[in-house]
Amino acid sequence: MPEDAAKKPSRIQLRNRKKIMEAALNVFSQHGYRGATLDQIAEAAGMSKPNLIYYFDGKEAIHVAVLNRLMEDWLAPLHEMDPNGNPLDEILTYARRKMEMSRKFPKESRLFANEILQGAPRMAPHLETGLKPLFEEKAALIGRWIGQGRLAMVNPEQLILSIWAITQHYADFDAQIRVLIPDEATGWDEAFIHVEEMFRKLLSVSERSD
Amino acid sequence: MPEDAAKKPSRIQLRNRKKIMEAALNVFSQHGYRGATLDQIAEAAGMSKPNLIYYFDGKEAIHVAVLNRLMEDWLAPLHEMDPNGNPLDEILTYARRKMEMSRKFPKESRLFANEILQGAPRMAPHLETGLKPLFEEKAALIGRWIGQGRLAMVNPEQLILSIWAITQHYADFDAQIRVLIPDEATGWDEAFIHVEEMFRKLLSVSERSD
DNA sequence: GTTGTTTTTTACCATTTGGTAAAGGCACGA
DNA sequence: TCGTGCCTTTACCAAATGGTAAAAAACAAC
Repeated sequence: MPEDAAKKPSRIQLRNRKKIMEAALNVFSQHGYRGATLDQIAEAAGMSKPNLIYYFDGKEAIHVAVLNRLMEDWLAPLHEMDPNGNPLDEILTYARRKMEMSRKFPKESRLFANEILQGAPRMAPHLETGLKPLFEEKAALIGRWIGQGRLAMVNPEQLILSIWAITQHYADFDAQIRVLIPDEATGWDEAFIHVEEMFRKLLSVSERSD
Repeated sequence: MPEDAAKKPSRIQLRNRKKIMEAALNVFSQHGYRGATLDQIAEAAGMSKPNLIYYFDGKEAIHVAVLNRLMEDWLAPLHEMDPNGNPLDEILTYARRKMEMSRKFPKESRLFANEILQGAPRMAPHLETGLKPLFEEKAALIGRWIGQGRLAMVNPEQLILSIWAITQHYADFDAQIRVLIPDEATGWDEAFIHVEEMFRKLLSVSERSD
């Protein structure tokens, strides 16, 4: 059984685990956890249902595995926010990176959103240990920048939530946006511009008050 | 059969239909469409499963009924945006109303989000006929205000999307926010302040450029 | 009260679904 | 060529789930 993970996994194990997780990402993100079936995942992965169970302990184990891998990529842009950089640039770059993730990895965003919507039943620990410390660290950093007068006065925690809200909205509510703004290409362009201008205006230190 | 809706429904029909829809809102918003079961809804409504089917054509009919009633309340604040009011006030009031809805009706928000996340399979027509015309009307109105120099230059469509994104985020990602900002009371207060200041700053016409 | 209609319950059913058992297949070293 | 251990498939199963049939109960009109 490859479940142990104590020994090094063979090439075929790595390949099939990856195939399963890719298939699971597609199916889970489209139908949600309970809406997805093992048969769907098996078909998408090009293998039989019992074969999934051979590589993972069950449906929930697959879901958790996909979510955990997801979170790493998901937090990377926030990690990259550099205390030694220019505050405004750092935050705008972060927002831009999150927008890029929404455009390039909408399935990942929707899978995550789905899990949170349902109360994060399978991810609460990961939020506590992975997300929360990083969130607090970066909120403190932004707070320091504000204290130094290098950013406008904003609640740092609320600022981060705003960036998440807006950037993820473009992926998560894609179905709605496509109805309202049918032209996909210009929609994304305008979204990038809007988000950048919005946070630039919010964070720029007013020149008048010197 | 009360399904006809041609004749006037009896008092008992109205009462039970409402009980079912309330129960369904709770269950659907927590588990999603496929995650919810008729048995759960029946228990929450205090009646038997076949009794649900007596009042509604089936699971999907219940879901559609709940979503449709939802959309009316959901669009009301946007309807109230007054062409004759003060532009900044109108938009900030709208944003505040949406925040209030997120705080008071998070289940409604999550049910809606869940449906959109999954591609709006049961609501695409309602989006086209109900939401889209209103969206375009109000975007045009904001565009006129900007043309008159009464608001800062912003893409009106992107502005509306931003308001939706941020306000709904507080309801939809509640599980995440409660991990990051445990104190619920002050969290909401700060959220209200942040959202108001954010859009005020974005939309205020700069005094310097006169 | 009797009768006809609306509402509710009891007992089912067919399908779907997550999961298992156990028998093959297959690669690869001896 | 023959094991030996990893991988895959076939054939199932028990529980859950959306839905139905039909009888019983409640109710309303007379």
